[in-house]
Amino acid sequence: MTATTTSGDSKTPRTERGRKTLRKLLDASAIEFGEKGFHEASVSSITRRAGMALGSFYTYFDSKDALFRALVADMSDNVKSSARAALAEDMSALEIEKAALKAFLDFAAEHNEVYRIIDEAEFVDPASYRRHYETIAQRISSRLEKGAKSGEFRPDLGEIEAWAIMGMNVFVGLRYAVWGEEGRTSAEVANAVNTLLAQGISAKD
Amino acid sequence: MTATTTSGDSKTPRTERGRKTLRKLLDASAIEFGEKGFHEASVSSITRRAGMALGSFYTYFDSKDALFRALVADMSDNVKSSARAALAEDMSALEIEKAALKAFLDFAAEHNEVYRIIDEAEFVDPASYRRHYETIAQRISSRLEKGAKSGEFRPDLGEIEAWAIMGMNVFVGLRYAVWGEEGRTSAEVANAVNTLLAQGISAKD
DNA sequence: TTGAAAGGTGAACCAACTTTCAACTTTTAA
DNA sequence: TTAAAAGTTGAAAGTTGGTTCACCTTTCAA
Repeated sequence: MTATTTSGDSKTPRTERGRKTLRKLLDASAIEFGEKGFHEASVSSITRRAGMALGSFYTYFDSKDALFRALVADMSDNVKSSARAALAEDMSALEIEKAALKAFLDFAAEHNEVYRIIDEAEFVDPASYRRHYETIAQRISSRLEKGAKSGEFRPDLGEIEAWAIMGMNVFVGLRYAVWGEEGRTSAEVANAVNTLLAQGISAKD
Repeated sequence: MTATTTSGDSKTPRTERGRKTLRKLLDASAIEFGEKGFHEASVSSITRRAGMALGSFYTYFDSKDALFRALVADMSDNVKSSARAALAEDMSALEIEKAALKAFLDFAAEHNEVYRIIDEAEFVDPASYRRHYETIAQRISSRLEKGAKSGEFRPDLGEIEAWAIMGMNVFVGLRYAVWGEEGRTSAEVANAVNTLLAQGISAKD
């Protein structure tokens, strides 16, 4: 949505009119890439969606690749800040994990494109793909550390657990937020996952 | 590796010679698709790898897409049976989850291509992609149910938990088996995830 | 008011691939 | 032994879509 990054990839527009056009291009491409994937998407279809001529595209980006990279950076930022916005100071460590997941699920439901765009980065822009998940894992890691310090979490949690948690979140997001259709609110899903996180799956003894 | 499916997609060869060529084609394409991804991969490069003429390709497959679909089915089967093979009757429900994950990690480390091929199916062959994960989730679900019946697991586990577990497994696989480089054996990773599964992340009270 | 910079246009160029095809070789089975 | 079936070949047809370019329009500061 919002292009926060002052990316060197896009030839930054000098006027207001240019900034508007760039935004149109980013929004149109998010839809196009989300619907068709990188390779099936075409520059001409993107400019058509954005309501401008084909040639104008190259005023803003050096290539189709460059646009995609800019979009991945943008999306990646949005995912992260959507989770961040949902966290409050007075929450317990466990509540924070629940709120982060719920926010992520709501965001994913709202922006179906993110999944396909981030996923396709594995092929089009591997470095960004890796950076995206490594950043998120790091963020989870520090939350775990904080929870351990406060005595709420086990003290032996590390990178493995962070990746496991991220994996849970991503996959329930795929299943319930992106594919979704029927039943299961984001709150229900976040609750179930949070219980799994809190107690595991073993029966009470 | 092994083409178990008698797929209608590939024009099944009638002679031994034909079967050998088909195998060469599948193996070569697994490498090519794994290295380059579907769109960067080219039929001519695949046939070159397989040591045959370009035109021969169309004796075996109707299109590049058809080959990819056949390969996804093949890979999907292999992933599933690799986990299956590691399970024994006398294991506890929790041990089964650990063994399944370890087997998956070892398989992924051995066959780096699987991840990229399955992942790219999201774009090239969405139906297979979905089927792949839904099948695995179902399998995990029934293991959870069995564990609940035997009293080892909580009785309220369902689809959500199955998807969460699958997500953990896939993501630690990506991080440690596929990207891997340093440290962390598959056993260590499987142990950490299994503990998370057994007890959650909360500190003991 | 004006001219230079920024932005816009779309036909045409071009490189890369997939797919086809008609002729050729090998295998099979009777 | 032989002819039909199966498999092989690589040049060329056909398609698709990214990128370029020369020219036009709008904006803006002086």
